[in-house]
Amino acid sequence: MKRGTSRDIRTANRYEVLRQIIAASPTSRQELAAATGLSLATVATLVGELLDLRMITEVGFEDSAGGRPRGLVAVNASGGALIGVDIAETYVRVELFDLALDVLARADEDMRPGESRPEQVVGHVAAAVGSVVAQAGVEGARVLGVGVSVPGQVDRDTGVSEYAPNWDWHDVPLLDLLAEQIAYPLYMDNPLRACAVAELWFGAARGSGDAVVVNLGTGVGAGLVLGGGLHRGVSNSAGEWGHTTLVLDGRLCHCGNHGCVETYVGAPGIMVNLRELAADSALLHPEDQTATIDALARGVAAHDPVALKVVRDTARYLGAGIADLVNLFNPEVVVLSSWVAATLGEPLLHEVREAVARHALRRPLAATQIVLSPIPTDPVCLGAATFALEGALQSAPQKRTQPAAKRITPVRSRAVPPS
Amino acid sequence: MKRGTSRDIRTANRYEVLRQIIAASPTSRQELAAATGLSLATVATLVGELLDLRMITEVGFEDSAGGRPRGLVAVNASGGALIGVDIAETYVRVELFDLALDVLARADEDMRPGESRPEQVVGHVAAAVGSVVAQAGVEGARVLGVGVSVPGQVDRDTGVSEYAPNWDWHDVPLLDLLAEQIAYPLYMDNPLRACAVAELWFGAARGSGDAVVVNLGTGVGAGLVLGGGLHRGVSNSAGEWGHTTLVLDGRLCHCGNHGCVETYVGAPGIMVNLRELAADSALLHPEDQTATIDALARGVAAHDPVALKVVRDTARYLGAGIADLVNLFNPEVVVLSSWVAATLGEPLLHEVREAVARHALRRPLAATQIVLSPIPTDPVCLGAATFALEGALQSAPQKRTQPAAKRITPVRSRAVPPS
DNA sequence: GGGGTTAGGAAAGGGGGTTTACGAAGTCCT
DNA sequence: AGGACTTCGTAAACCCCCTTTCCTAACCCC
Repeated sequence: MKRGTSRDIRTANRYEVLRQIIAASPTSRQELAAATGLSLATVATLVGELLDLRMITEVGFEDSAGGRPRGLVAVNASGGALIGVDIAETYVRVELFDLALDVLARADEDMRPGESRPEQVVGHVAAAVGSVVAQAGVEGARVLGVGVSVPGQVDRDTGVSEYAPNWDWHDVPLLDLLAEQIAYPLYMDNPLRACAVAELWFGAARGSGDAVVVNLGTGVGAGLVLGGGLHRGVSNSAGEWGHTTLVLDGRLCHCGNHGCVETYVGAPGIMVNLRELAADSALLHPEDQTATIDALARGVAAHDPVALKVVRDTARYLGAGIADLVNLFNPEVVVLSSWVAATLGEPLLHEVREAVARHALRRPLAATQIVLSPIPTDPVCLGAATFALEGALQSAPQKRTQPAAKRITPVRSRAVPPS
Repeated sequence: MKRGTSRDIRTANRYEVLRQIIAASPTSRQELAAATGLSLATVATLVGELLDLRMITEVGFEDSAGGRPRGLVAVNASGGALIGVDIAETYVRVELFDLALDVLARADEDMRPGESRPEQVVGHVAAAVGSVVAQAGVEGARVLGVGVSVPGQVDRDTGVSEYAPNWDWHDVPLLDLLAEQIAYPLYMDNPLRACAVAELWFGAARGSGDAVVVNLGTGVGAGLVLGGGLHRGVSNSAGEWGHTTLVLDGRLCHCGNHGCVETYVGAPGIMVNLRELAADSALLHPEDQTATIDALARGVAAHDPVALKVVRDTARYLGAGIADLVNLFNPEVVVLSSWVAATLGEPLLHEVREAVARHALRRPLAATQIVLSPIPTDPVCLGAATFALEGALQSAPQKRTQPAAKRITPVRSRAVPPS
């Protein structure tokens, strides 16, 4: 068990201030102090550090009721670049962000089913990273880091992919392999935590002490934000919510168990929901998850009764599962993230809220908001880039004051008395 | 969202050192430093503070290979008393502990079904507290505090019982009512968190960063220890695991939902398990949970096939639920606590371990131990008393060094030159 | 252009932990 | 018995973090 040090406080505060600046650019030191609860002096110091790092700049002044005008600071978008890599089963997506976390360049590489060797994946990643750097035309020196999201179980400290189910990787030293081809600082974790960090910094979990980020994609998971930081668990595998038993002896899951949440609310599970309801539905594209979910979304918009029923059924499962999370964690906010949630959107959210309300206990429910992720882009890439941002902030120098060559009174000043 | 301050570090370290001393009394400063990872100097300071508080004493010396002997410190059992109050549906139990957390006195008060008014409960508590103080013969001045566990939803800061389902209390200012009759410092929370804190300080969760304390009693809950401290959630109701859906559309629960964990592995749920298997079993005492669970335990010891089957069935449900917790939290240890777990003991544990192994994911499972609570006494009383102990440590003065009347060179020493 | 007002930096102060130095209190060897 | 060696534990100095306080800068208004 590791103890916290005063340094952690500083890091947390730095995160907090930068988060706030990114969220409300431009802003004044006064606003930052009010928003973070820190003293003005501390905010000024932290802002000074960030200015030194070129991550923010002073952008002007703001009138203050009769006194000296407030200096305004804003993110220095061109002060650096961050790269987020989303390695998925069938593709590699790489995005390059400026410091305002806007996407400057994107590269996608498809991977054919056979391409499962680590070197092949590394090759795709390196190619895509090279591509986005070239596209964006940033000098390489301004790339502050590359965050890599890889599915499965990850040791973020050593950069080893301990287990990746889709390719049956075991203990692949992925980060070392990448380091041979990519010269920037590298950070690594899995997509679950990437999404959670993205919400924590830029999304609906910002400022929440406790939040749960529910990931609805092909797989399903929950990123846990507890006490303002990501909960990782003892072996960095916390958040495996997809294989929670929702229906005892229910549908068979690829994990070997029955009735996992994932088999009901993951994209393939939703397809099963649809097939069970109407096996011959035109909505169903048997081999294409994305097309099916898109079709469902359009169906709901068109008040197609089958689509509505499928969404309602899915929400019923999802709501039961989320209600359990609400009872267990008592979070401030539950965020629905990833592409299934984004595609089905409001209709799903509405049904989920109702389902959760039916299942959850009253008190925790009253304290919890359930929302869709407000992040418009790929949250995994954004989250991965955020790992790099956190890394850059952590490894940054702490001080800006140089000791000014501390003046030492020379000893010889005490002159030797003439003898 | 509240920020951590450097003061919290001090408090955490004080807890840690005292925990260690209680666990391994007597012990040396060296051992403490090694066990806590703190520097010798810091340990010495903290030990000094605890000595000043009379919570520990120096008890002798220990040879050190050839050098100055190590001073040994131990808990000063008689240095104070802590009182733990367990308010339950049908009884109030109060225990008085010395600082080694041994029980010096106990008082039980039964409450008849009709007695549900707050004043009646307060009366019982006050009477029992008076009784244990008298029994133990400690001077009142040495009572450092009284911790009170009350079921349901609790606001620990204001001391209000926001909602207690068994008596249908709503926003009862219980601590204020108690304060009118009890002069000691009062602390309050619910039994779930009491058990978790007891495990954290004295039980199987000691030293774990992340642990889950599963409470198996009439009700069922999970105390979450995350990052070395209790996770409370945004409205202090985290850990409501009993009403997690285990079987969609399963047994009706008093909470209004179907298939809650509690209806399968709480004492009444276990009785249902038994009844469904063998409605006329001699093991079943329809109106007496304790007797039934006891009978089951004896049945298992005697290899009664019905009893074995019931335990196995119960463990199957419990294992599925615990596997979900393991996946979700990735804890170091899962502790089975409360009277049902204590009564069914090893046989239950064994079956639970197997059931969890069947359901949980391999990696998190490998990192997690599942154990029975090693606490021999009522964990709720012990945990409640621990709230008082934490309170006493937190409110204790920080310093021991008095400034020694800082010598100020008088200004007039610069004598006025004679003119 | 002075007086009032507000912003922001610099210095001091308090809390926390660690490193370093040194006296204390033993053992071991001559 | 006395000196050398070893180890413990405290005190002082130091670094880090945040806050409070003081002071100057920069604007408004009259």
